[in-house]
Amino acid sequence: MSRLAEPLRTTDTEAAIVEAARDLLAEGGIRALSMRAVAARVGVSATAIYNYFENKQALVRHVVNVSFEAFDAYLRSAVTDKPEGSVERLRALGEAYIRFALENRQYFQVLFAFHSDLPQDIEELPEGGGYALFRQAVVDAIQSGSIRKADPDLLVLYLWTHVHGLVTLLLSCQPDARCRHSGEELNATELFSKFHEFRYYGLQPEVAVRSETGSAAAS
Amino acid sequence: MSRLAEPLRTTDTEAAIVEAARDLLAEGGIRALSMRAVAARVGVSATAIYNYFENKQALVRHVVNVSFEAFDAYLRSAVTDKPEGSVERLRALGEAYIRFALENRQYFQVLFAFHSDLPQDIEELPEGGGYALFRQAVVDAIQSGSIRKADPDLLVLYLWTHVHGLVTLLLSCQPDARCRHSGEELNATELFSKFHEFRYYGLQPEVAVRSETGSAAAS
DNA sequence: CTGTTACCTTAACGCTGTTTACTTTACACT
DNA sequence: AGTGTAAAGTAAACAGCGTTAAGGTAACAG
Repeated sequence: MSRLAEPLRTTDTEAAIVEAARDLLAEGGIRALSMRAVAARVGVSATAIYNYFENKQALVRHVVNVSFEAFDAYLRSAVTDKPEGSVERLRALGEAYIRFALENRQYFQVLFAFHSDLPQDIEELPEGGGYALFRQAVVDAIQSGSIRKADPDLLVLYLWTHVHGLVTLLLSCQPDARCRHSGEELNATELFSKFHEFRYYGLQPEVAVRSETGSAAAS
Repeated sequence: MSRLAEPLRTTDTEAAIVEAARDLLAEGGIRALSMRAVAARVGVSATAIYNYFENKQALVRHVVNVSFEAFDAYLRSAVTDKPEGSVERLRALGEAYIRFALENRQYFQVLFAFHSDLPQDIEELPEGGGYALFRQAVVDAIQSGSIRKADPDLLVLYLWTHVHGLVTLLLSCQPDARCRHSGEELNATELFSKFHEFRYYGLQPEVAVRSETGSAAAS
């Protein structure tokens, strides 16, 4: 039953299938991922795939899960050099999120379209995943006094929805993820940067305090 | 050539096609919208559609444009009773955005997946559209001193990406657009409401001024 | 040596978007 | 009134899709 019971496989067709599916997805999006195309790349017939995956949906779901791990790893590696509890760490996370989406847009779009097995409850999200990383950064930032005290999960969701919205809106409206405005042309990362002040000081009208901390606080 | 030259059409098949396509989309999403299914609803053969639309993509694009207008109208009607320049008007816009997405999720998802003919430049967006409405609300809010002075387009994009991210993230991750967290279950609108404080005061650590304005300022 | 199982094949079914060739209907012009 | 043209519809077919069914082959266990 278990795969461990039969550890010797002459040729690992399953891995080849997953790799072919991943490549097709990255190259031409979900429309390019057909059972026959995957099979052709692997060098088998289309029906052979059904020995490893119940159907196309299961194959896609598996590819998405693999890609999610790559996404998480990308985020993790983007903040290793940022001090814990710093606002820079949070900022780096947001920028990495955007960068990953733009560089892997073809299957970034698929990641969330075929989410699959996310738990209902926030608390049950995996330990090493991107959410946990994001959350820990928020918790640290609160503890070090870099940002306001509030429910960490609420804060994560707040920040997450923001970068996610920025990326998805730009990706779906502007194919090149750029936004021309009053002469200058901005991409998602630059927009994210321009939003820092809004995020940190909020939309309230300018009040006295702001100048006191000066530009150093701009996250 | 022009449709005005032949104003008399015995039966308006085109309108029936569009209506059938819209209904199918709302009922079963993009997967339910097939040329044959549309044709069957109208009572013609599938190929008859090609007399009115070049191909399926053109049909979908047209339906999307129609739906966008409905979306704009929905937003417009949501703020008619909110005073210009008020933060409530901005808030109502965000809430309407979320409400429309949740109530029409099947083709809200299609709206941005098949965006079609959005202009490259922000300035060229249509006058009566949702963006213009959003932008005017921001301009008024700035002028009346309700929110900080800043580039209106940047502010609109900032707020827009936020509600858009909230909706798309929840819609794609949680089929019922709810988020369970520490016992309580929140939907998108409630989350949006919980974010008000973050949006208005920002993420900066609590400083002196806040209490001065009191709870009345919470938008 | 036999039975079982993993792994693969081809053929086929019903669906899809789209093209082709063909009718029918209606109106405009001489 | 007769002819030409264009609109609006049809059925048949093609290539592609996901998937199922039936069958074959090779390896391994008893």
